[in-house]
Amino acid sequence: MPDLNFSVLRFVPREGGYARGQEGFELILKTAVSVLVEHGYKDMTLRRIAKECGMKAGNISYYFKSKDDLVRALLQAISGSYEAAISEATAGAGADPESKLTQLISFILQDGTTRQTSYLFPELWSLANHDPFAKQCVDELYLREHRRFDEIIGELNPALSADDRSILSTFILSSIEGIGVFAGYGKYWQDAMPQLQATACRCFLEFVKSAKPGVDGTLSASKLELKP
Amino acid sequence: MPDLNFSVLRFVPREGGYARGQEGFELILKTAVSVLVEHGYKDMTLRRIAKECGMKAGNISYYFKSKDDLVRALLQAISGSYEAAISEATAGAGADPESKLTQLISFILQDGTTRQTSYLFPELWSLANHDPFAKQCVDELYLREHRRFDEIIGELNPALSADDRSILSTFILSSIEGIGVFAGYGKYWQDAMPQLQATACRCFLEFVKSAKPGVDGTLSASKLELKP
DNA sequence: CTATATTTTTGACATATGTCAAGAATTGCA
DNA sequence: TGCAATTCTTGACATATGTCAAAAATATAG
Repeated sequence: MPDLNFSVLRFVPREGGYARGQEGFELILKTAVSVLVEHGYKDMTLRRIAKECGMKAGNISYYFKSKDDLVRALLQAISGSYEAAISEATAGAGADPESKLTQLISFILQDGTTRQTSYLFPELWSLANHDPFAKQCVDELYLREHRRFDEIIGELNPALSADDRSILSTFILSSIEGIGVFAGYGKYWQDAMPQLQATACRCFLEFVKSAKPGVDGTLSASKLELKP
Repeated sequence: MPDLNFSVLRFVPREGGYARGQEGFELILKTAVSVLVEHGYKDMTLRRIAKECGMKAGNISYYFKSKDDLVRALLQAISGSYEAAISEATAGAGADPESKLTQLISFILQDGTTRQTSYLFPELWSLANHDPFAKQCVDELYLREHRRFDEIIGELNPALSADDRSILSTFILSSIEGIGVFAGYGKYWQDAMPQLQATACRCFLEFVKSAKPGVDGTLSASKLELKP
């Protein structure tokens, strides 16, 4: 009984087969995400997924030749779904770059308040630390978000160099994602999310607008005295 | 062969027993952290820990009556070690609240560049999502850091209300932790950490100093138009 | 409807895991 | 040194896991 609240998973198309085959294929992946979210990767066993699918474990081996294969398809589907979500989130934004930035920040933070995202990403980060393919999927996912920030920051402050823009994008994106860890679904500071959202929008918008070209070099030079 | 680079784990004292018993006890916990970091919780099995300890699996059952027990002791030891680290990091700071803030931020970010911390925390976050005891340990760990930020921000901007201070502390702390996810050990933006560190110090220091009392209420009121 | 292609179950396999009891080995005190 | 308390190994157990082959069930084209 998977109940995913982010946009439907994006599946790599299945070659040949009956309609029922495609259903089973997608059901397995959707259920696998659900199990991953609800119980963590440690307890994401083939038998558990199969039981929640209403099928037997052996049938999963028919669709995926190994568990590793299933996990790969899973990661690709997740990455693809967030790609679609980010596109949608930034598509309807007006010409105003300020509202584009606040809209993107707000979208990511709102998404972080869902159980789905809040529980899923620590699993992805953990997987990425021990599996190169998972790392690649996560990196690509964040690179796409990074690119969106980069574009918007370029509009907001055209005087900045590409390097400065990139640092700012990384800074803002990672900060925003960190907020989800502390104020996401079920987290200790969950109730503060609305204020955090507003604070983040104000703080980062101001910072981007007031950033001066050469900031990057300046900061690099001053890094030595800042280290403990 | 555990090689932990944060301050030595803090163990709950062992009642009675020989010196060798204390050694074995600590060795198991240190090795368990090492396995957790290197292979993830999924592969942190008693036999693996035992092998790396140079002992047999059965012996772990002598020290810990169940794996759950071992994990609890582990989480407490980790939480305690970071408590000590944070105390040390902020102890030697001069009277200047500005350098206190940059020093604290820099310490946390520097710590995030270690394999230890960078690989450990996603495991802790994942555990916390599925185990109340783990959640409690992680919450306490971050509450202590939050308290340090709160104190420093109070010195930097005494006009702020307790609520405003708390929101700012949560905002900065979570942002900083997020940077570790993106630019920590082995991460995609690892090379940008020095610039991110400088950027974070500048951005947050300015933001705290320029924050006006009542910020909290203002932000709360404006949150509606910011939501997507 | 029939025949073929596809999906699913069944049942087993090798291996891995947490746990435990009994006995051997070690430690440290008298 | 002797002896009791402690530590450690051995070997087993029940259960769980990923995988697979063969048979059964289902779907679809002709």
